Amino acid sequence: MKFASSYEPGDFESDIYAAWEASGVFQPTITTLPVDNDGNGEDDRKVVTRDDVYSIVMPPPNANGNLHIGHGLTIALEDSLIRFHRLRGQSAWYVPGADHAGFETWVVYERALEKEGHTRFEFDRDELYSRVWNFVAEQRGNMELQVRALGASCAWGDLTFTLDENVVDRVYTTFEKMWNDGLIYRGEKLVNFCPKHQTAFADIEVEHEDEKGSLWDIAYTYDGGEIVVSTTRPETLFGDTAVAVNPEDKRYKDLVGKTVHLPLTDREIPVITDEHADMEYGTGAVKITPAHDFDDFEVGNRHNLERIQVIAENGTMINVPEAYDGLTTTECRKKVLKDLKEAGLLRGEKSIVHSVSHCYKCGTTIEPTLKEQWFIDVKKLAAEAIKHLEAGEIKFHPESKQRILINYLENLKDWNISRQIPWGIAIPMFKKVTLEATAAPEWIFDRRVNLKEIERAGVKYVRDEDTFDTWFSSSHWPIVCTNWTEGVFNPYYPLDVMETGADILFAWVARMIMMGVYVTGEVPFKEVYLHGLVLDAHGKKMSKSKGNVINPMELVARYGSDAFRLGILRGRSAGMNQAFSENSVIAGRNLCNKLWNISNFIQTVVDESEGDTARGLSEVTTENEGVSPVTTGASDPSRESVDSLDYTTDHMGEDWICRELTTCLNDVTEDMKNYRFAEAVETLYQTIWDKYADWFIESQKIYKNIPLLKKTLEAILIALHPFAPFVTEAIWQNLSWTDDFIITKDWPNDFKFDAITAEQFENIRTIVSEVRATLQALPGTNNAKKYGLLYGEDSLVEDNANLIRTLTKVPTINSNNGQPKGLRVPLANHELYLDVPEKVIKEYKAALTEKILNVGRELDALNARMANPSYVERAPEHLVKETKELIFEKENLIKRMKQELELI
RNA sequence: GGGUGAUUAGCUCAGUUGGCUAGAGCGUCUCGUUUACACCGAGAAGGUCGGGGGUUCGAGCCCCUCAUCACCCACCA
Repeated sequence: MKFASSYEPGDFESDIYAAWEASGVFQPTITTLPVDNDGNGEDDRKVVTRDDVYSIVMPPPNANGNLHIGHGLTIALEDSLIRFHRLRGQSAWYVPGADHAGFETWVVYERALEKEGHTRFEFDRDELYSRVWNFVAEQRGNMELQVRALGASCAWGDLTFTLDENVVDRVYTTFEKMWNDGLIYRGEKLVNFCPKHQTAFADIEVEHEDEKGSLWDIAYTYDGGEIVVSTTRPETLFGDTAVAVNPEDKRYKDLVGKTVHLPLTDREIPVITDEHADMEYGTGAVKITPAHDFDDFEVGNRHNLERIQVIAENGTMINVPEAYDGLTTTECRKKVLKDLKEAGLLRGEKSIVHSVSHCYKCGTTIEPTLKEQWFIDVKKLAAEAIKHLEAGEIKFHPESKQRILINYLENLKDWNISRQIPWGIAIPMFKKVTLEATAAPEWIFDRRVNLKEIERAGVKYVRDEDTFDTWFSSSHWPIVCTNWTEGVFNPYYPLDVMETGADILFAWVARMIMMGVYVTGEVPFKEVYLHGLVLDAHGKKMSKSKGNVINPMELVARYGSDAFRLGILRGRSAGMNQAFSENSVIAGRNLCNKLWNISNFIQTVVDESEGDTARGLSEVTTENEGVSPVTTGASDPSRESVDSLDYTTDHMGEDWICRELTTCLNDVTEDMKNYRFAEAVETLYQTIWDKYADWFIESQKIYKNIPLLKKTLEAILIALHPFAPFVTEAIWQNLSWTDDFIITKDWPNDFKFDAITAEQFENIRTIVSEVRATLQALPGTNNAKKYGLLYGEDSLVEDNANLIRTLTKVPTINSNNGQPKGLRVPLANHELYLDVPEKVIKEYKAALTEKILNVGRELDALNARMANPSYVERAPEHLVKETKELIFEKENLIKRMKQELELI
């Protein structure tokens, strides 16, 4: 087959993906359902061990959106893992997903609705639900196409949508279990409420930001005096039901138990003592508004205070004197301040910086609002999760996250799981409306959420209109994606690893662990790998408002999917936020191009050799049989292709590349086992470029060891495949001697080599590099063409004269017949001269002097080390020996160069 | 207020139990159309590893301290 002349990823990526998908290679080879091929009534899969399978699930991208660069990183990481383990022979299962993304999608949809001039209040929940369903269905294919473009080798047939029936079923089953276990309760609590989106949030969904604000001092009067309280929210004073002072505070001792007048009203409120009041802060007295402040709510509970709601869910004032009724909070604050001032009760105002909560989506200030909601009592769940975490059942990357997570779980507050948005999984709870049925429970669990009203035992109930927090359902993700079923053997659960963003450690990972343990009794995954944020080129967070968002699809279009994957993995480590570098993508593209050309070259060489009729082929075969070849331990007959190519190492450089590839393959394997993606890519990059192409391929321009070229090329293609799947597969398909798909091949075995010969090639490399450097340092241009090489008594050079000539590009290389002549190349252990005229040598003098000085400095440092008796005494023996050898070599080199200098 | 991470070449980053003569990519400079590749080849310049102290034969790595930046958590009215 003919190679295209250059690497054009756009020409083959989508075709390759389509071919993979059609052939079923993404599906795991071991099924999720019991199989009984031998008919003995036993599930055959039970002989499967953990080592035979490998499973991960995709954090479901928003079904309605486009992928952002974080998804690009996610897929690059996960797909390299799954492909690596597939190549290692495991039954690899990568389950793709799509997220209904309750609130996120709802915001997008509501905006679209508003554009059409409608509001959510014109429709009931069921209507809205089906409208959003259609909206999402229209868009969903988009996301999936992008996942494909990134090369994700996931099992599409198993795609899980977060609103799929089995997901909803599982969520209801868990909820029912929790309800029966008494872990679910209905509570009137302060919740984080966004007045714009009209829904409550979990604590985790609220963003805190430091803001400038004012702190006002207001006088609450009583007969014979006043007590001054400080507040940032004067408009909430109508909801005050007490003033609190610290129990230790002597200043207010006499006031405690009495009442003070609440300004602008006709109410009297008590003065109480509570630890919450900080004597150091302001006047030490604080107004208590249990219905609108989280702290005050707690204080109110301790003292049994009334909760007066004065701000409605739409952000306007209620239950306040007529003059303020219906005002927005902002308007009300202005009026209250004005009225207080007029009444002579405003005692002061100062600027402060305080932390304010915002809706993470629209930025609106969160209004703590009194609401009846469903809560999960998390104490037991968290405690169980902590137990498993402390037992070390989950390994974290980076490690530090384990402790952080445990700490979070130890302080976790009850979890509000109700959301007032129609787009989500309906909460399967019904409230009693037949009030006279006093014996019947207030709330009942029932799965018939398609009905607004149900009847049970003659009692009528109406559906709760709220939906679940998305994290409640997505905490089941490993369970639902692997089809975990109670009492049924499932080799894929727990997952091998959960790979996701470090930013959702609390929101998602923590909850998956709690839910996994609660539902299955086991942790849902064995390891957690958390990636950091992809920042822009300058290390700033990407955001639409800043306009610094990088679209992964644009990069794929420009450089290819492989280049994107290689680029985004480069220089990245677990948990770290890292700047995105387009240069790394370019480097990735360059590597793909390099590999393409290496392959093109080898194919050409193979064609030439095999085109030589049958004679050429049979010669190769005979040779292999005759010389008791160094083979690759091809003992496993199931291994095909790669190991069926036996090879011998006959020429200088061949043992060396075998040694280098062996090291490389081992390093990459180790790196992948330790989730060191960047290092794995780096190792491959260096091996392919600096070793394979620059030295092995170059030296093979003389020898052309066809079986070895084939075998080594296959190995580097397979080793790179997890990271650059498209180009490696495209090359594989183009090569004349390969078959099947590279994606299903086996990870290469170690290469056999002769260690001494391999090491000898290092000497050749040193010689060649030094000759090249000397040629460049000489005055004039094109020196490599001008001057020949002469060698003295040196068997290594003599034996490899042709190789050295080819690699240095010098025109000739000959023995000097015992007559030193020309410029001696600065090498400690080899006698080699550049046949340069005297005049040129003289001009080289300065460069040589500089070199002597440099080596001299190195030598001084080494000598200083040896001069320290403690070093010789206490450092490991091999280091001391190494230092001695280095000193010997440097001294030798300096001696040579000084002699040379004298001659000049 | 508590916590975490970062600070290494012009830029983006490696550097895994201390042995380093500190590396890579991109960029820069010099030379080179050598039949795989100019998305290339050869060579080179460029860093007192944020500051200060300590432990050690030896510190980019360990300890203390300071500074700067980023992020997370927390109820400061």
